[in-house]
Amino acid sequence: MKRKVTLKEIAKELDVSISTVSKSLKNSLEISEDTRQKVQAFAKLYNYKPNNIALSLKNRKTKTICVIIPEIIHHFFATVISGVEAVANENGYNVIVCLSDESFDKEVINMEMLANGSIDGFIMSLSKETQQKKDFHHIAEVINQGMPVVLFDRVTNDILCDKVIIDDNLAAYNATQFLIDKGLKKIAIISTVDYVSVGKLRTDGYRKALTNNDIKVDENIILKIEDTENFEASIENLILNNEIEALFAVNEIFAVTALKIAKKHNIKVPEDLSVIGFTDGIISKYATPSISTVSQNGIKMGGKAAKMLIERLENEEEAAEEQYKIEVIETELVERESTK
Amino acid sequence: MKRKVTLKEIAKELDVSISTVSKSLKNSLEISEDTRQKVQAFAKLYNYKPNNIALSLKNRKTKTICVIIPEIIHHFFATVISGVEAVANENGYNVIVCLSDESFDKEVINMEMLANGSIDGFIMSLSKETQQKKDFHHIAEVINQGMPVVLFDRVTNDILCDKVIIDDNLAAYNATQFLIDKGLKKIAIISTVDYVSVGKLRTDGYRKALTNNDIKVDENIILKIEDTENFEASIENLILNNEIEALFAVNEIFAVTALKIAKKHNIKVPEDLSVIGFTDGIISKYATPSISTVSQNGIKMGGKAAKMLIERLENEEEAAEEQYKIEVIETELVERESTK
DNA sequence: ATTTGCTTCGAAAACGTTTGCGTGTTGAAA
DNA sequence: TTTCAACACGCAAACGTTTTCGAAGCAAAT
Repeated sequence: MKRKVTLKEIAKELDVSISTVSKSLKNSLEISEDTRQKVQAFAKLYNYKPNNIALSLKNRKTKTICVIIPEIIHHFFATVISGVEAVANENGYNVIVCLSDESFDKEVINMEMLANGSIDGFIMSLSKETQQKKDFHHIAEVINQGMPVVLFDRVTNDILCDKVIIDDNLAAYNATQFLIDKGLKKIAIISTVDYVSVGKLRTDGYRKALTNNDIKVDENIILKIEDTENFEASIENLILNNEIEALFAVNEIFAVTALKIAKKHNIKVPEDLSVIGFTDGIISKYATPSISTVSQNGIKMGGKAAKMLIERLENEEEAAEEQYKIEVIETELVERESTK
Repeated sequence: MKRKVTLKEIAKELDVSISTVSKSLKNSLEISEDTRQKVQAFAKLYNYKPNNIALSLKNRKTKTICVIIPEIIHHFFATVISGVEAVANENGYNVIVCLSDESFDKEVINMEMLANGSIDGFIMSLSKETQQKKDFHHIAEVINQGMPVVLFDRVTNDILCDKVIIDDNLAAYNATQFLIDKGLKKIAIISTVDYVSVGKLRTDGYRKALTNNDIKVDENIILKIEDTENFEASIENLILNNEIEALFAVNEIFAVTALKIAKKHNIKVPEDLSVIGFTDGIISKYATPSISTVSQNGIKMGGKAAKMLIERLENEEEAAEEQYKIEVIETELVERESTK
């Protein structure tokens, strides 16, 4: 077991000073050809690699960014990480992943833990609890200390920083309009409680589409799901008691569950019921029938967020052109088998 | 924007030495009650938090572990990360995530990049390419430098280190036996090419179960899939031309694809064809019919891996009790609708 | 008055780098 | 022989901590 070799050890071994070694390895002209070669050969032999921590301390930057997401097992968030990672790596950055588990406290702890020099900046999507409490002091504080933050997907207007989102309202509007264009009128929505920002926005878009087409919004077929564990009965109830023609679900799980319930009651999709989901994940793709959905490009979203963060990090010196940007990633309607 | 305050600044402000400040904050008895209080109050006021990087440099440990996985968008790997993260956090560790994208080179680069002081240890699952090349020098090197590594799921015998796996062979054996017990004889398997370690192990288990039950192994209904993008035709061919009664797929995607093809040709599952999958992911759960599967508890696996790594890190001083352990996580057969 | 011992604090080294600047040596020009 | 550049290298500070050791100050004991 050969331990990592340091500049000091090389210096001692070669009987020169530490600075000579350092400069030699950097090909400084200050050092004679001779010494340079000798040092470089030795360094190569012992597989010298500079210690990253020491460099971080010296440079006051870690080349590491932290992504905080509510849950990694959600396909969408996994794709975002994937996108962040790709762009980060291209630029020589590492990615630390933290999971808030939808908990405000874990979000705060994670941020405080890492904000003390461990990382250069944050990319995050707010936890449900944080959105509910509307308490963003931990984020404000970090920003105030000069550390850049990029919010994505679940964002808030209460914090000024770069953001990357999709136009949830418009996407939902388009999805609903798509159903209307098929001649469907009685269109239900399965959404989440309002404090989840995207749930509210999507519901708003749905409402607007109906209104613009002179279809009366029926509050009875607007389902807002609170408990993400136990919602089958609500959906079953919605489908069975309202003679709906179409269904817009704000996520995959809701959509596929609706499919399952339809099948159980011999309601044919898409003949008797059209279903459209949100988030183009693995479920939508592999369900039978496969689910038409609003595709939210997580990879692109993560990539964009990483790009914005890194740009801000690298341009820090050039004084804050304190203009925060909001990037909107376009969505796409993927037509599959669950709609006619 | 108030920058982070350091010991030095506090010392200067209070006109004491840096060491006095440090000791005061650590409640050292060396320092008088008076000074301690004064320093602590000041530190609190300015929200002093020690710089992690400086601590890492001093302590020669970063309290960070790196997880290298082939793909994060695979549900199983996402659950592993989740498990690692939970245990790591409990023990005050952070988690850096690296994706190899199934590429040998990316695996090497990631490891070399982080092995230079950035992290304390690795948890990893081998990329396909690495398994194919059988080149593990990068891992051996890291271990040789005294950095602990824990391999999980896709492991190799060529590297001596802690490992956490499931008994792929046994799990496949049991799944096959389960089908046999239902009176099914013509059982096909959809597997991967042999260099993917788990694919081979699962196929072996399948073979053994058949043999032990005096069922002749029919090589025609052993499908080994190479191209993970384009395999539908192969599966379709397998199902249509062999009058099979049951199907064992070594992953979710293969299983759900089989389901889809069956449906397309009006083959009823489970009446005409029983299907059993591997990995209890989101697809198996939400497919129609839902898929019986061998559940591979990723959370537990990740948690266990993290525990082993951290134990090795914290017991480093107590001399290497160089016994590497192999932990086997039990699998479970989850019965759902795709089997009678 | 001197010694002892305790309390309270500061200097400095250490972790591993990078880099500006000072300095000693050499050879050539004056 | 003296002077001066150019060259080659080392010193030391800096990044922000922790910790060992030494020392100053002072009161009590001899």
